[in-house]
Amino acid sequence: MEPQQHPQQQMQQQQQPNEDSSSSSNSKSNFLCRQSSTRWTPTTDQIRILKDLYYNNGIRSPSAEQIQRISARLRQYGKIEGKNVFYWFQNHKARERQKKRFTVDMAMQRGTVGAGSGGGWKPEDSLHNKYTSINPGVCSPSSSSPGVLGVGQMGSSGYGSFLMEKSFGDCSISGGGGDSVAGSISNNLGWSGMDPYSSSMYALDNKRNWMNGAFKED
Amino acid sequence: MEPQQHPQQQMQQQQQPNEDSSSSSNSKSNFLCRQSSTRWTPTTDQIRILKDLYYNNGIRSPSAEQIQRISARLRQYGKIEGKNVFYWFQNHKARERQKKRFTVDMAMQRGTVGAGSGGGWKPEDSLHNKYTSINPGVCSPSSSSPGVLGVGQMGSSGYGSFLMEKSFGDCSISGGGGDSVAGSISNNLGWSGMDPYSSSMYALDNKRNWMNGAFKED
DNA sequence: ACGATATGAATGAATG
DNA sequence: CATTCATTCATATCGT
Repeated sequence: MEPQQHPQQQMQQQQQPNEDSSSSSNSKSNFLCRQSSTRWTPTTDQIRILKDLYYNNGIRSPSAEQIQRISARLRQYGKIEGKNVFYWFQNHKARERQKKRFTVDMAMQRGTVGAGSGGGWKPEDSLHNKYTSINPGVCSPSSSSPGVLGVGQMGSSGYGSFLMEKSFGDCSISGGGGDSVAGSISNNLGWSGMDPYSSSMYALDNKRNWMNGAFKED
Repeated sequence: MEPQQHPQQQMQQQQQPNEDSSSSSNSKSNFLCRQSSTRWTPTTDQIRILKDLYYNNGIRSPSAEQIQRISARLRQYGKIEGKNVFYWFQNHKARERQKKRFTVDMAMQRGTVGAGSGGGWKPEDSLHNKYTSINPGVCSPSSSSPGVLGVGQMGSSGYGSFLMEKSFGDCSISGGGGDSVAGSISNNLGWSGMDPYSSSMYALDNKRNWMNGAFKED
């Protein structure tokens, strides 16, 4: 998710590069081994790629085929199923919107509250940050790399959003001064010839079983 | 180690002039930004209001609009953002339910699991209680709050002491979106005999089966 | 100071 | 697509 505006990097150990189900870590005080977290824990690489697809490729609601490809590619970095990819995009998109929904306005309010305390969530998108000072506490220090980059072309709803949200700890794309180019992972899923507006072709919706046997872990 | 028991809420949340920029009691504010608490620390007034809304108004999952209003109102008592309100309700509700469930779990758990080391139960079993009777029971309308509430009209306010989930004010869920396939594709699609599960019966209604029968959770 | 608990924040999964 | 539930992480706070 993105709901966070604090200039702080909480290095969550959310990445677990073990494509195996033998996840050892987990909680700290677990006497009983909680095998299988049941829940997919994306690895850093997977997240990176997903974000890349989301932002750089504008993919928001991948179709079944895309999901298949994506999950296939992501599987190299860890265990993953189609539904994970599906949910990821759904959630990412939803939260982005939701956040926006809560926030709404609150810009140009300096004066009422006095300190002009940003009363919103993360006005990253904002219409036009006319007054950047609306958010005095938003300094993002840290780190690294913006990793932002322009969005290519989206075919979906024609969003124009580019809120990059955090990219602190989990090293988003981009190397920021080192080697590695941000474009490494970019589109590579195989749709080498068709990235365009293919996204809008989904027709599923009510039926989610479109990937019944198609996916599943082998 | 998971959160548990302690059916009591500590009201000793001392006020914290967030908007202040000088004396930040936070020793870890290594960032130049003032007020880098990383985490929202609700003031007593805010808590009071939130609880009032939660218990007296039966608000459990405020909609986006409500969240906006609430946060706007709470902002008077200290810095707060929409997401804070959102999370607060989510957490409050979740913990309440969680606690209750644990109690029940414990009650029926007379099997001496042995995990009670140090009074630590393990939510390992976790029954899959689909729906729990949302029985607040703990309603403590000690709302002596002065100008509390009045965040707006939540619409229905027939609460009393009953459960009342989802009390939306005016959520207008409109379908029709940008993408949406032009339609037509639906139904049959021509790939005849392709999905055995689809359809037909409603009676048994198959859940989304990503795992293809791997799971079973009616 | 440390350990336990309380609680804010984040996110995968699921349902409507 | 929106909303919600469950889990888990991270940290503030309190108790001893």
